[in-house]
Amino acid sequence: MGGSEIRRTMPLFPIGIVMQLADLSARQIRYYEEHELIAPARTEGNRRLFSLNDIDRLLEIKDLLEQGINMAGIKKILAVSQKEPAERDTVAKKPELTDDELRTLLKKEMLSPGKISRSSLRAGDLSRFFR
Amino acid sequence: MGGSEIRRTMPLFPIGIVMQLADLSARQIRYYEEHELIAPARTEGNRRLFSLNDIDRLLEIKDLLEQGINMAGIKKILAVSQKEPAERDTVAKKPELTDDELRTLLKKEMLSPGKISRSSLRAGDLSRFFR
DNA sequence: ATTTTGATGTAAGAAAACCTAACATGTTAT
DNA sequence: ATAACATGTTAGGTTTTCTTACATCAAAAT
Repeated sequence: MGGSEIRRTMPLFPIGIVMQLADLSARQIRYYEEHELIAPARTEGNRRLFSLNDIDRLLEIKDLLEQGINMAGIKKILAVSQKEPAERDTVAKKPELTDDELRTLLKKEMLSPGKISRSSLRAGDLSRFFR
Repeated sequence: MGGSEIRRTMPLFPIGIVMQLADLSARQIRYYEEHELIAPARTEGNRRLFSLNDIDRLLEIKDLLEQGINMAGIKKILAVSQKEPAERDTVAKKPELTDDELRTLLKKEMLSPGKISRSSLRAGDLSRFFR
């Protein structure tokens, strides 16, 4: 656990800025939250505050969506990519999609034109904006 | 001119976040702007938006203030630290403080207890928050 | 060929966050 | 004692964001 990681999770950006950075509408961002793909922090006054990680995540969501994957599928995929490498193999629990369903999804992705297995995460890493 | 510099100047943070990051009150931040020590961007609706550079600058201001330097002095000092190394020597124009005044200021700084010449810029570099 | 579903747009009303301007307060310097 | 400086506080107004609800449009299912 590399201490300095805390910073990428620091809630910093209001939705207006995130809209610009990720090129998404407020509606889209809130919809993804509604479907539990992201869970931005909130101010005392209930305004959303996004971290750098949140924004990276939104870019991944955007990417996966463009590949024709739906909320459920994206949720599943992000859930895996979220785990620490250690857990990643061990924890294969609580699938909200049956294996059958996931297989169908992935098959669909395979058949989609263009980019194949380049959904290898870090789709649009926000770190390009800094330093 | 290293191209990627653009990003540190990107207006991203509303004043509420900056208050936390720099540990300054809104009043203080606006006061420094009033005295032209910073010039944050504005949204279409006139809300201030600060860049990483702006926040670094605020931390420098805070540091200099704690050393007993006033607005005019800080403005002068930051003006110098702002220049690119190339210009820095060439451009010694339009001092809004006389040389006498500046000398007095710097003498005062020298005599202040504690930290001496550690005002060597990059006082509280914000980059520590990222990566 | 309809009907459903999934993702997004849009509108309305309320509340939070921010804005400027003005006056108040506590130091430090003259 | 007065003046200058940095900051606090209050007031009234505007922008941004919030939730909720309904509308739209394409793709999938029937």
